[in-house]
Amino acid sequence: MNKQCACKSIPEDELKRIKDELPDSDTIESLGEFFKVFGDPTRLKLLYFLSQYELCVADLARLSEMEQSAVSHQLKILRLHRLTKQRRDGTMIYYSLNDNHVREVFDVALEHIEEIG
Amino acid sequence: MNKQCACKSIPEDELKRIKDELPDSDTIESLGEFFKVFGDPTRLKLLYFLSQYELCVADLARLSEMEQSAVSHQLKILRLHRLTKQRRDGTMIYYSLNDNHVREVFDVALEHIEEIG
DNA sequence: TTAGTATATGAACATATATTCATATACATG
DNA sequence: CATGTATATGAATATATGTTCATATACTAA
Repeated sequence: MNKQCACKSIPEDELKRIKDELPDSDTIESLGEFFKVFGDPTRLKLLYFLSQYELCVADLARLSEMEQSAVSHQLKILRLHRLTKQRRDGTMIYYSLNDNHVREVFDVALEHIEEIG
Repeated sequence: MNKQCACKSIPEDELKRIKDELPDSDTIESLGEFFKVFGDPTRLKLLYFLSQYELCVADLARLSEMEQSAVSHQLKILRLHRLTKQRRDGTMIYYSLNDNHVREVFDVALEHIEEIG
């Protein structure tokens, strides 16, 4: 009838020590936000294309086969997370990657996919 | 009044070529799934603890300050994505990481967080 | 200024997802 | 076998998130 589990495979004071090693909750939140950006296939496609070329919104829409509005919404997310940068040329806005980590993250994840299936 | 954008900053046939370079949609989906797992702070905590120690469910619950049920639900997700392995010892089940990529992914992401803020 | 084009954005809607609660399962022990 | 403990899971709920539609903004050119 005891609600508290009593397994205590690790002593209470060591649990406290392990807990203290955890990065602070802001860092954890930021990490989560970062990965969430990569957690959507449409954003992954955009990131992939941008990892290869500097592209305007309309071309990104054609490449990803998404509506312009949907692309803009997703680009906003990438922008806010500083994963992309952009420059204006007349009425068009060209996006490109702002972060070399994107490719690294891709590569590690791909290794996982390939090994595990 | 033209709905189709006409910017065509990249010619149509090259667009096709770029499109073909995109990893197939199964790979994209898998990548998205992989990152989605990392996109939740509670799972990140669990993964972090498991990156340091082999731990039973009850200890993970205490460390992460989550209910046992919530931990089990999240562990199921980690298991299904083959990020963790487990062994039974009596009534307890010990979880540990199944994948050295987890730490690598963490590290690259942390670099990004630290640089970009 | 007016019309046209490329991009951005707010609101609405549909879907996905994390947590909780209750309960089931698996193992240990008397 | 019956009881207790550790973990797993289904259903319900609340929240988050992606897309669409309509429209706004920013720029260009006549």
